[in-house]
Formats: sequence, structure tokens, C-alpha cells
Amino acid sequence: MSRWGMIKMAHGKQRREDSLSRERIVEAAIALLDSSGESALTFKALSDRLETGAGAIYWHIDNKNDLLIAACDAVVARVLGALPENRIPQEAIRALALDMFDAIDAHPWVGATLARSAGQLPTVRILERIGQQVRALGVPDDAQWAAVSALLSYILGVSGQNAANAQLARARNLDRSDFLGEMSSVWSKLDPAEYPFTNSIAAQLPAHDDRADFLAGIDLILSGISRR
Amino acid sequence: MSRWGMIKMAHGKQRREDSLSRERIVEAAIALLDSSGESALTFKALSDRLETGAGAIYWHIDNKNDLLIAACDAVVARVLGALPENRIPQEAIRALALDMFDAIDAHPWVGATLARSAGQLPTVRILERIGQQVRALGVPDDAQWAAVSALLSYILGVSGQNAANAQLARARNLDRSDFLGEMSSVWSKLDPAEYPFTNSIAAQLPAHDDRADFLAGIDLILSGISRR
DNA sequence: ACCTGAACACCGTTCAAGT
DNA sequence: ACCTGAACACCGTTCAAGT
Repeated sequence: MSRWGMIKMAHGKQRREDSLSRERIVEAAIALLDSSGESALTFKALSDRLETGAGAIYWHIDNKNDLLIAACDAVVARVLGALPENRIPQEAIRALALDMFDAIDAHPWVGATLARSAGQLPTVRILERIGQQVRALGVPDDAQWAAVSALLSYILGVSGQNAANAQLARARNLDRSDFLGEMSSVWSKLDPAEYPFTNSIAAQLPAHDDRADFLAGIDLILSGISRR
Repeated sequence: MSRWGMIKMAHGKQRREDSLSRERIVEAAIALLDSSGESALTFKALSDRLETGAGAIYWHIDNKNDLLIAACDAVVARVLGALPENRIPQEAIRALALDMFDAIDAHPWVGATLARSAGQLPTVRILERIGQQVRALGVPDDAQWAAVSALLSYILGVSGQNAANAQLARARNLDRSDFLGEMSSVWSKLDPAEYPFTNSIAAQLPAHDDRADFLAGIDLILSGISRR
């Protein structure tokens, strides 16, 4: 590996294109996370892919958590950047929420990371966007924080749960519907005296539409906001 | 795997008082997590505390994740068990939410674990309780799931964020108010052109009441539910 | 400034061997 | 049935040494 590196370094141009940078590291991390899940992000796998030593990565990032948040932030920034402007606020919030939902569906590790990165850049990006729309909605100053943080917490809560589901399903090599089928069967076998509600909705679980339910929750909160 | 064998011994002899059991392991794990945080739960620390070998623990639990969920479940079961019955449904939901909030404030690792344990026993316990109250509220069958999952996701979302905050604060050896002060100062230094909302609420951050905000979010959702 | 890669200080998990 | 503890296969992070 060191020989390869030295040869490349001898050719100035190629070396330049291949040289490490925070960006290249983050992109490699995203590729690893997307293709093989959260457990696949190790410094060994990362340095192999980047054809460098493990220690080199530490010149550009502080530690693994820093890298995970940077990767998460890159995805969130892309999603928010692609969002159209100039809508009526309610629609803008719904569109933002749905795009985040879809992004987390495509990158479960983003959901897991968001769910534990309070106050960090990726969550602040979302907070800001929601905040601007809540203002546009005409919510008075002293009620804005409650409205914004309710929406944000709800989105992050769903993110975390979906990420957990996706991870469990991956660990058992099941697709989404098989996994929900298993969960439904476990729920339906719980003691009906203790778990009457869970029992009664177990059957709906495999057929239900996560995305529609998520949006229904957003609408519930929006409806509560506009009611005041 | 002796999930069941641990209570009854074949020869009916009383088990030594200090012998291992799933319960004792879970209690030791809770003590470790509470006193020193999530990173303190290792098989070495656990076996030291239980005065046994690391491998012995595996006779009673499947793996570390199993243990973490069992510990989380023990706390959740205790909180829900202590909840008074016979209230009007809205109050019951608020009380449940607040008690969970307080429990997570006291045990941040519970929040972190809940935020990534979709469909597992601890989240199902909460789901069931909320579900019973949503039914009592008179929400029609086809709207129950949306209402329940919105409340649950919101609670778990706040849990995860609070746990993340508590963990970050612990890692930097800061108390809650110093930590929020730091976060506020970071937020207020963000580019005002890009982060106008975040900028404007940064000042409120250190003084705001997490618990009251949390409850305001619950009320927003309850209000949306009762509006339909 | 940037990179190397061996070394360090851990981890969770397994398993042959004991009681 | 239950426990021991050494061994295994990893990890993230550091750092003296190189370019």
C-alpha cells in the first residue's frame, strides 16, 4: 500500500486528485454506510477504500462521531437544498418532512445519527427550515419554539424508529414486509389481558403505510398549531 | 439459554443469594449506566461488579443489546407501573408523557435506548398505554394508529434529543445550564443570513423550560387529535 | 502540511474446561 | 445447570517517523 501511495505521489497531478480531504473521506463514509450499514463504517474499511493508512484520516477529522455527523449533515444539506421554495408554509413543512422521511428510508444510518445528535449542525439545519416556515405561518413569537420543537422532535422520533427497524431487518436478512410480518406476529401473541390495544392493531401492522402515517402525524401537529 | 430455568432449580434447592440471575445482571447494568453513563456498561465492569467471569453473563443474556433493552425495559415498566389509573384520558396521556420525560432526565441512557428500539418490549409498553387512552378518548378505529404513533414518536424523539444533550454535557463535564449556554453561543454565531430563526431563538435557549416545552408539544398533538 | 502503519488500550463474544 | 477465564477477532485512536 505504501508503494502505491509513493508512486502516485510521484505523479503530481494524480496525487492531487487522489489526495485526502475531509470531503473525500465523508463521501467514502457515506458510500460505506449506504452499501453495508452502520457497522460497516470502520477506520480499516475506510482507509482500505481510500487507499491510505488509518491514521491519515485523523488529519482531516476529529474522531468517528465527528465523521458520522459530517456524513449525516452532507445528506441533510442535500435534501434541504433540493427543496423548492415559495410554497404556502403548511405545504413547505409537509414537503420538508416527507423528503426527510424518504431520505431516512434510503439511508437508515442518517435516521439513527439524527436521533442522537441534538443541537448539532444537521439538526440545526432542519430546525432553521421549520422555524422559517412556522414564522411564515404567523405563529406569534412566544409560541414559535413550542411549535418548531414539536415538529422537529416528531420528525427525529420517527427517524430513529425507522432506522432501528431497518437495522433490525438488515441484521436478520429480512425485507421490510417480512420484518413487519414477524413484528406483527410477536405483537399478536402478547397477553391480550395486558396488551389489548397492541393486540388489536397487530394485524394492521404489515399493511400499514409508514409514509402516510408519518404525514398524518405532521398534520396532527400542524392542526394543533393552527388551532391556537 | 436458561430464561426459565433460573427461578426453579431441578432439585428444588434454594439458589445462593448472590448467585447470578438475569435480574441481578439487569440491576447491576442499571446501576452502572446510572452512575457512569452508557460507555461504562462493559462486560468487564459488569463482571467485576458481580464478582464473576465475563462469560458467565452470557448464560443469562443473549448479548449486550439484549441487556441494554432489558435494562431500559425494567425502568420503563417501573415508571408505567407507578402511574395512577382512572383519570380522564387527556390527563392520563399528559401524566404518562411527563413521567417518561422525568425518567429519561434521570436516566439519559434510557432515552438513547428507546430512540433505537422500535417495536421492542419497552416501546410496546408505552404504545399500549397510549393506545388504551386514545381509545378512551373516543378516537375512531381508523384514526387510532395515527394518533398513537404520533404521540409515541414525539415522546421517543424528545427522549433521544435529551439523551444526546445529556451525553454531550457529560462528555464535556458541563452541567445542564453551562451546556445550554455553550449551545446558545454557537447558535448565535451562525450566519444570520442563513440561520435567521436559529439566531433569533438562541438567546431563549438557556432559560427555556424543557419540560414545559415537551408538554406543550403533547398538548399540540392532543389538540390536533381532538379537532378531527 | 500531510501521511504511514505499527502499537496501544480497549471491546464483545466464544468455548473448552471445570463444578 | 451454571460458571471460569483465557483466547479470539475485532475496534478507535495515538504517535514517532517519514515525505
